[in-house]
Amino acid sequence: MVHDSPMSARPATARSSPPPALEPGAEGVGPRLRHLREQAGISLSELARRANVGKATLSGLENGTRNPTLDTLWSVTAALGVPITALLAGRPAGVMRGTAVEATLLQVFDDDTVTYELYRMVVPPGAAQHSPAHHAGVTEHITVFDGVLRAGPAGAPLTAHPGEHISWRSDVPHLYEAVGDHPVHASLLIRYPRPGGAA
Amino acid sequence: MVHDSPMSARPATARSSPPPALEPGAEGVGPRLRHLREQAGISLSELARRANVGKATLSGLENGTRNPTLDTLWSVTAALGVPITALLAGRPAGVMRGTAVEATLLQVFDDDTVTYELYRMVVPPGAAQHSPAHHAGVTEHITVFDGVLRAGPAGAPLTAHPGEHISWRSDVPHLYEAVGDHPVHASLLIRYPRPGGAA
DNA sequence: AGCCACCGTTCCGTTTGCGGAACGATGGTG
DNA sequence: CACCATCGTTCCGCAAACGGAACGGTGGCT
Repeated sequence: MVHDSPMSARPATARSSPPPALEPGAEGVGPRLRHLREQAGISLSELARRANVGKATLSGLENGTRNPTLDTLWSVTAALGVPITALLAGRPAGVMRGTAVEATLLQVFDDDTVTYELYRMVVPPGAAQHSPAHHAGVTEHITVFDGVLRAGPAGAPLTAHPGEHISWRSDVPHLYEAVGDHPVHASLLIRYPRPGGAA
Repeated sequence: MVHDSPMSARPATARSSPPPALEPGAEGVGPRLRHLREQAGISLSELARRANVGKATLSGLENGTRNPTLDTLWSVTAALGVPITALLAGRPAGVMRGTAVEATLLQVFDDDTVTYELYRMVVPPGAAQHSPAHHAGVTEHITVFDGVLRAGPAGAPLTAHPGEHISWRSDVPHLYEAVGDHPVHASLLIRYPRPGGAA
């Protein structure tokens, strides 16, 4: 399931970006701003006046036709009395969904020899999710927050209760499944050794 | 979390902010970026390559001589694998700094019986950090990404190499320390059982 | 020593976000 | 109805953020 990280944390060689136009997380900024402004009950013109920015700027910003500067964002959010993060905290990009697993990418760690991807994972009760083998050397590490999880190699799954930690080599087919009728919340760490790396 | 109703109070007289030149929160962006980059252990040139931005842009950004575009911020933070708020949060409630540990809050999981906090942690070489006991029942779980970490109860610390996982009950004084001369990168999960909870 | 690779900064032409002004649309008022 | 204020969008010249190239400085290698 988790092969390509959706974030643009591509290592090095990602040369000319073809058509990204607008970054993934940026697309929600306009609607969020409009929502915040309407919630505050003021017009676009009024907000432009208070924030000392042009109406054109604000209009373009709400409609997503501009790529605002940090200064502009500060001015606008300050005039609205909200933290600047209210505009940007859409949702940590990188949500992945399978038949029985939803994983949100929290963090990528990348160095010469290995890449780690850290996810928050939710497994609803009822269904089991099977995942094909990853490349050789890839390992998965799970810490269960809540619920009871059975996961690991398809032939010999492991079981983890809240607070417990399990890990396995994921170069064989493996599965994830909630035990009982509670959804399972857990952190999932996938470790990808770099093919040529010494690790 | 992101909900704080922004100003239920009537906007009323929140008159124009005079001429703030540079907004208060903006001045820290450059240093924060530089710090994050150095923490990731990559050069300015390398980050510019990965993020597909010009070195001039990045240099000016770190030195505070530019007023970056939202697009630029997205590119840079994505290449670093950190949320964009890491650059903007004056005090995002999430960064802790001790004598030898810096931890960034990535995720909070909260239910009736237990709270989890998930951090990304960096321990520079050289110094050791001691931490007082937490409440009874609190446990800490660490997965090391890079470097060698010695951590755990002050009397019986554990050692973890890249890819390894350690955990301990933190209701006694404990410590964190990098072994060798490489900084340690790790994820830190702290589990707080709810006092009254059945967990 | 020379050479080379890479570092971070500075210069420069191009691109684009910026505020101000003008625009048509809408609603309230006499 | 005319009049007028305000709405959000569009047009436009200017300032500045952008990426690429050149720069001097530093460390590793032969």
